[in-house]
Amino acid sequence: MFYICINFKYMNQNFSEQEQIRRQALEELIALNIDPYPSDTYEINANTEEIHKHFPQDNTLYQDISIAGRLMNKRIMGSASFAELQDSKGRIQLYFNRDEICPGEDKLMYNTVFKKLLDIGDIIGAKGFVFTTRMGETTIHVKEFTILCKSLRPLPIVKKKDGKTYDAFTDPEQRYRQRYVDLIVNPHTREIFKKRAAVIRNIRNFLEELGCLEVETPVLQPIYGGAAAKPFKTYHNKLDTTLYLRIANELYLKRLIVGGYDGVFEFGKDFRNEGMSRFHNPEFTQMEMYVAYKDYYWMMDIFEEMIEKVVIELNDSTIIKTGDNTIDFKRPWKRFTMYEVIKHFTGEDISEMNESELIKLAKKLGVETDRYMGKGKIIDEIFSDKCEPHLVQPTIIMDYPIEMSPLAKKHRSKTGLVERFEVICSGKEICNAFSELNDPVDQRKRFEEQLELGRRGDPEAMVIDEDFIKAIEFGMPPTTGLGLGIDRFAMIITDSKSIQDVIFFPQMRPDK
RNA sequence: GACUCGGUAGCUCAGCAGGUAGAGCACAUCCCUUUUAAGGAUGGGGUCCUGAGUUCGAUCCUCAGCCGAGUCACCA
Repeated sequence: MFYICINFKYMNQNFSEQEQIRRQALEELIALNIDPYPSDTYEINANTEEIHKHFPQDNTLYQDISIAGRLMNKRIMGSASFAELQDSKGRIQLYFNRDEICPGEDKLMYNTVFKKLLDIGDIIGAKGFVFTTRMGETTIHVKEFTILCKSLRPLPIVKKKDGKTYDAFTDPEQRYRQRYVDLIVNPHTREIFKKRAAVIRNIRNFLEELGCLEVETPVLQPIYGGAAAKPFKTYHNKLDTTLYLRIANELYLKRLIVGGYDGVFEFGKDFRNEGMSRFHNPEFTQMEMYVAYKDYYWMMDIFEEMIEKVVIELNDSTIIKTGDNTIDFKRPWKRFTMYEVIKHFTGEDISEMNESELIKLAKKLGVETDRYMGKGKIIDEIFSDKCEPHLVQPTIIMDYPIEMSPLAKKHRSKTGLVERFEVICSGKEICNAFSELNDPVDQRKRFEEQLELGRRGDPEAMVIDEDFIKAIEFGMPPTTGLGLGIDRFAMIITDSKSIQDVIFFPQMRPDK
C-alpha cells in the first residue's frame, strides 16, 4: 500500500503536498543534527563563470575548489548522481558518488541527505575538483557538501534543449510580482538589470570626469515643480503640512547652481500620479544634470558624447537592435528645429500661426485638442502625434514654443521660442534639456502664465515656487540643464518591450 | 479610462452540445555507479479567479466583479 508520512503539523495550513514534503525534510534535517540555516561564512574559492572560462583548456586547475549556489536540478542514478548548481554567474554540473561522499559504512549523507532531503531550490556549498564527464561536460566531482539554506517552496523548472526552452516561467504578472523567482529561473532577467546598473555606472563616471558633483535633493516637497505632471500627495503629521512626492529634481538642483557649484547631477526617483502603461511606471528614475556657464548647444554636444560612449561601453558598438529598429548612436546626430520637423512631417509651416490657426490645423491633422490647451501645448500635441513616432534614429529636436517651457530661457534670436531640445529615439523622448531661465522677472511671469493655464483647467500646469524665484533673484549663472529618463533608455539598451522589464518591482495592483 | 484577449496542478498548457477534469515537467515510492530539457516502473496532487443567474446539474453559458497582457488615449 502506498503511504506517505506527512507530519500533522503541516496538514491544516493549506500547504501544497510539495510544501509539506519540504517542511518535513526540514524537520528530518534538524533531527539529524544538520542545521538547515547555518550562520557561518562559507568560504568560496571559485565560481561557475571562471571555471567554464578556464577549465577544459587547463585541466590542472580547480582541483580543490569550494563553491556555493542554488541547486537547480537533480538526476539520481542510484549510487552516482548528477545535479546542477547555479551561482550568481551561471551554472555548473555536480557529480555525486555515494562512496566518495560517504567513504565509511555510514551512507546517510548520500542516501538520505542528498537523495531525499535535498530539493531543487536549496542552497548548498560543495567542495571537490573539476573534471570532464564522458559526455564532455565540465563538472564538479563533489567530495563534500553542506546545506546552507533549505528552500520550502518548489521552483518552476525551466529546461532547455537545442536552444528551445520548455516550461519557461513567462507569465508577466508572476514574473513582476515574484521577481525573486524570475531572477532565479530566468538568467536573461539578471542580465537586463546588470545592464541597467552599467548604464547608471557609466553615466555617473562620465559626469564625475566632467567635474560634476553628485547630489541628493528632497523627494518630499511642499511645492512640487520642474515638470508638467500630476503629483502624489502625502502628509507630514508633525509639521501638519501637505507634502508632495517630487515630479522632477529641477528646481532644487538649480538652487544648488545658485549656491555656487559649477555642475551638479542627481539620479533620482520621480513620482507621477498618472496613467500606467508599458512606457509609464508611477515611480521612475531620472538623471538630471545642470552645468553653469554653458548653454544648450554645449549640452547637445556633451549629451551625444556621453550616450555614444555609454552605448559603446555596454555594447561594443554604437549600433543597437531594439524591437524592430536598428539604432545607431554614432555622433553626430541629426538636429532639427521643432518647426522644421513639423513642416517635414505635415507639410505645414506653423512658425507664424496664432492659437486659433493652430487649433484649426490640429483638427485638420486629426490631432485632438482640449479647451485649456495653450498654443505651446497644441504644437506639442501635433509634434507628439505626427512627428515623434517617425523619429527612430537619435535626433535632436530644438527650439520649442515658449508656452510649453516655463523654465527655459528665451531663445537668443527667435521670438516666441526657447532654447530647449529633446532627443527622440525609437519614437520616444529620452531626454529634455534647456538653457535654463535665470531671469527672475521673466521666471515670475512664466509661472503666472502657468497659473492662468491652471485656471483654464490644465491639471498639469505648474504652481509658483516663491522660494525658487527668491533663489534665482540672488542670481544664477547662465546654466544648461538636462533630464534623462533612465528607464526608457534602459529599455532601448536592453531591447525591452515594457518598462516593467527594466524595473525590479514595477507598480502593480495589490495582489488579492 | 476605452476596446481585445486571458485566468484550469508548484510550472507550461490541453479540455468541455453544459454531466464536478487531463498531459509533460516538478513531487512521492521502488530499481539503476557517468546522466544531458527527457533512465525505468508505479503513484499522489486541483475552491477549473470570485460572486450571482440560467439549469436537474456550470470549469464550460449569461451578468457583475477582481487580476493580468496587448492596443489606443495622457504624462517620461
